[in-house]
Amino acid sequence: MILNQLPANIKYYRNRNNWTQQQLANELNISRSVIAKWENGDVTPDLHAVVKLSILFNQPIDYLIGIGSKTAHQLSEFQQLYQAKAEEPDVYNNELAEILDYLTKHPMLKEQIQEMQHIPIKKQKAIHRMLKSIIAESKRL
Amino acid sequence: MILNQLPANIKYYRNRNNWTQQQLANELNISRSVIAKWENGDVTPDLHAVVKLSILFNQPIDYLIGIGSKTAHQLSEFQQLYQAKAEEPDVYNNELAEILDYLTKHPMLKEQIQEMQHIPIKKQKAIHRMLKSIIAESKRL
DNA sequence: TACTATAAGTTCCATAACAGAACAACAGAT
DNA sequence: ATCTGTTGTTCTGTTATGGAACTTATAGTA
Repeated sequence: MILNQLPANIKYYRNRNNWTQQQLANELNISRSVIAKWENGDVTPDLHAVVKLSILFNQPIDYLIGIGSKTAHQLSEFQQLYQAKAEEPDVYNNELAEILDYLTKHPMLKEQIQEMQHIPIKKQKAIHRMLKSIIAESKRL
Repeated sequence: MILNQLPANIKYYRNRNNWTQQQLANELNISRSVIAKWENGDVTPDLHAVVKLSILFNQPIDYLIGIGSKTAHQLSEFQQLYQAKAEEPDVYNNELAEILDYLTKHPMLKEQIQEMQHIPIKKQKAIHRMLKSIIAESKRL
């Protein structure tokens, strides 16, 4: 649902601080296994935990759970480092900013897309189609 | 503990909109009695509920639960913006710029990645793995 | 005062998250 | 290959939340 990004974000910010699950668990005074479950989307952390995470990571809660105006701040970042696209309409940049954020938090996917760029275009397109089918099927289940 | 202001805030914003507990409950698709408990501090709303409240009341979650002043919020945004720029090596930014360029030139793939962000994390990861296998196999052929 | 309707508080049960521990899977280093 | 540190998973018992129904409080009316 709406909290799809939270698991990846927790993991992302934890690694960003070079913390193990155990270290983060100690900071929060909770069990490590719970953190593993958060990061895998098995359970949703309660509000107390989210507030503590927000403080530990120094991130507004809205960013942490991936709903807020995150795109706004990253838009600025994006514009500054990728000037070429700065003139495009806002919707366009917001979309890309979101994707940029998503890829940053899912390095493996990012790597695959990089890989993808170095294979024959025919195969690239075949993979695009496969991905589309997989996602469509996945959403249907 | 830290969430002392939340009960009063919920009540405040509800009255601000001239809603009864029942009306708010309808908006959230939950039971009215739960709202009574929230407002009396008997129970802490879970994250899903808080997100919905934040949207309904049009208030950032950090404000709604009564932590983080405006200045703190803005400061964090500022820090995040410049910190990211300052610390990330150039290669990193170039990688992302390349990827964004690639996605710009392959709109369908871009759409799929957007789709991907709105399905459960478990499925997301499964798709990432599938993609990796597909690409690995594709390069081998 | 009593009556009524609406709103809000409370109780009980089912469900979901947590703590803790134990075990498996995995990656890196030696 | 082995060892170690990290993470993922499963299990049981405990705690907290959500939903339904019941009770109380308040406002308006006669």
